[in-house]
Amino acid sequence: MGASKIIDYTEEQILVAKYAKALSHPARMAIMQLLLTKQSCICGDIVDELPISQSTVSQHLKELKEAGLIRGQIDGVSICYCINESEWAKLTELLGHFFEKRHVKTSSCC
Amino acid sequence: MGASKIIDYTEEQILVAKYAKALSHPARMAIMQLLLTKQSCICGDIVDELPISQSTVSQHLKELKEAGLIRGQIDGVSICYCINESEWAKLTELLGHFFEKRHVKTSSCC
DNA sequence: CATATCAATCGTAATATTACGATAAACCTT
DNA sequence: AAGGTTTATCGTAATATTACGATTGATATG
Repeated sequence: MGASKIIDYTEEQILVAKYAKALSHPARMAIMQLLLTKQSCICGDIVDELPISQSTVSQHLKELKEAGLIRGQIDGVSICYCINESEWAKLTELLGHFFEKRHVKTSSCC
Repeated sequence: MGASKIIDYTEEQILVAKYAKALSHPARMAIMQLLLTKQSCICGDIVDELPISQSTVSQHLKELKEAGLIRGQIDGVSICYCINESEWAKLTELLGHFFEKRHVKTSSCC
């Protein structure tokens, strides 16, 4: 009876996994880096800088948007994408919380 | 000619995406949290604490191992899993580098 | 209004992921 | 050697991901 069988995953595990999944493709990492470092976030510019087609970029943008990491805003004909600051803050906080647990040195067997 | 079309993704983007993919499932997040916080890392104990079958846990462990995040060591009949400290350090460093870019406030359009 | 541009969506194909039970392999115990 | 325990792998099915070209819809421009 010592072990506590997990009925289901925690909210934190599900949420971090969701964020990680959003970042789990080089194209989406590249998009995030563009948005994090450059001010230009017009969709067309992103397409120009990635080695994949426009439709595929659009699909990746959709995934990032559905994960809540970015937002899109209509600007005439173009769409301007940018980091969703509040969600990004949540992600960094969660990751920070996750990583700082490592400060407790625990591993012993290997 | 202003835009520089990316021939391929950077090493950093590929590597972070690989780590993110490894963490992109609640079961693998749960496993990592177990290894990060508990000392017991026997495979059987992990199986006992997750809501999925032994074979599925084994598959997830394999993915984490292939991503380099964990290591396994034979301990008699059992296998003892633990964090791969050097790889974990690399991951945290990469993520830190990635996140600290946000300190440069750039977004303007949305 | 006609046309061009930009981005999303559709349709589709190839591949990957996730899960399970069953089985196999490796190791201890008796 | 026989039997039990632990973990990996196989086989398989269901679903998801990734990519592309083609098309659509929306907005601007002539």
